[in-house]
Amino acid sequence: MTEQSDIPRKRGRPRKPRPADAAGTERLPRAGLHERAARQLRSMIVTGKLPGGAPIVEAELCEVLGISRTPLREAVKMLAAQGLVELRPNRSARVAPMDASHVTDLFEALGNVERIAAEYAALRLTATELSSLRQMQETMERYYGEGDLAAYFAVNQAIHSAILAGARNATLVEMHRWLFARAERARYFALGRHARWVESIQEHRDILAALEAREPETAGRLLAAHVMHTGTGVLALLAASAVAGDAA
Amino acid sequence: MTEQSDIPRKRGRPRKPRPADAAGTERLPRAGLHERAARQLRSMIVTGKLPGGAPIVEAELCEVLGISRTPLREAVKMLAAQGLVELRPNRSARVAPMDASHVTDLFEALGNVERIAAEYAALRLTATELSSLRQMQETMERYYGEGDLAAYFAVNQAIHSAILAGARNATLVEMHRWLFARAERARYFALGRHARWVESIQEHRDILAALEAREPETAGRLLAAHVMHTGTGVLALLAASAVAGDAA
DNA sequence: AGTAAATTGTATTCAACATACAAAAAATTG
DNA sequence: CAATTTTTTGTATGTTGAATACAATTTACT
Repeated sequence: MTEQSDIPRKRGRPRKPRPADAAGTERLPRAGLHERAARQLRSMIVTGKLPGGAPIVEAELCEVLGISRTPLREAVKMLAAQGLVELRPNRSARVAPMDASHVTDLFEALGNVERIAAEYAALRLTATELSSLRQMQETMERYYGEGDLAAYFAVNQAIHSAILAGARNATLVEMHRWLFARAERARYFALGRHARWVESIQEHRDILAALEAREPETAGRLLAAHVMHTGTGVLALLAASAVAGDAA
Repeated sequence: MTEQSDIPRKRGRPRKPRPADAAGTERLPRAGLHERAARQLRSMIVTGKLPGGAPIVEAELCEVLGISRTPLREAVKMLAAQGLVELRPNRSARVAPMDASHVTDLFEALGNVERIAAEYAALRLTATELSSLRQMQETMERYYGEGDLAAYFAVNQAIHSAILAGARNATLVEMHRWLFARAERARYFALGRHARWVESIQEHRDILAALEAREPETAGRLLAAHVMHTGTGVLALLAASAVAGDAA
């Protein structure tokens, strides 16, 4: 029995004399090295700087990131648990390859996760959140009209996140993030190329309408279809560029 | 100032010249230590040996598992990425606590993932797999009749896995494993206590029937409900035992 | 093949940080 | 004003964070 005192007394040294907090440039000095390494690595993978199938040589990346092998290793293990890299015993870990079947599976799963979310969101979104969504939709359409790709994408992503949040299920959100990290990498391919925006905008309109009408099934079905459309687009592009770089 | 070469210190690993596969049940000598450590840790967490909220003191666990801190640390990072433990900067990592809202979310998500799987499985399962499922069902019912708890559970789990596999989507399977690890822990509570087996058996029968009839919606709906029933059972038990051990 | 180089796996060491305990200074009260 | 309580400060200790050294394995080279 480890009985502890019921009364939380103020103990120990109250506060450090505040080491001036290193004002300015440092935002997150409280983040561990492995955390930062993981972020940077993920970014490298998503942007294709580390292409699918590329070996992760520890010494090399240590040089690049300016850290030692220990935190890098931990970061790699985390990314492996997230499915972004593959570890093989006694061999270099590799960036998880993006073959066709993988992409198919991924977007099928992602689409259905968003379907679930939309179904719950249609029932659980507040009126305030709905109007916020509508505003996002308008913003997105404006950016579309202006041809601002980056802004369009950002708002698009925000809308999807808002729907997920509206489902009121933290686990679902986690799951979505988990899949999204991988999908983002695939989507990075299709960044400027597929001009499917017109349809995409219309799909978003329909989804929003279904949410506002509180029709779970419709909203879910439409959102799933929307995501899978994106998937097939990426897939086509992947097949087109599969002629060149390929590592079995 | 890392220079200190007067005295030749013992570095490297003079301690365990031959671990000789230390603890008895060794299955995969080809697996790295971090891999095994992760497995053992997960097992400890699932079985409640490391209860929710318990601090993970590295030195302690190193002693227990007979390894050094480096692989243990890697294992902890992996489990953290899987959501089984929480890391806090410069503090002991903790086993992820199991509060009510967490359990609710978890089983809601898990139920819906299985719903998706069942929908696809109803369309994609082969006749062979279906008959295999039916055989499992009969086996499970037999174990139920004999009161063999462990065997019943094992077959039950196998059925769920078979349905997932029948969906023909590797990502979905991964996602399921991801959630299942956590659900298993929650389920471990309810192991001998809730005698909901009768209903559970019947639910399984209905699900199987829907799969055989190739009715995706029905199969999905039933399976989701089945999983969520389990969830509410666990939830009730959790609430009942929340009176005792609680750490804010 | 066989041997050497490179790379991963693991253990240990050192440093940074946080907490707990103890002591001293300040404030309050008889 | 002395005694006690409260607040602050100092120090010790344990734990995590990160880097390096050594061992084992794989890959490259001839």
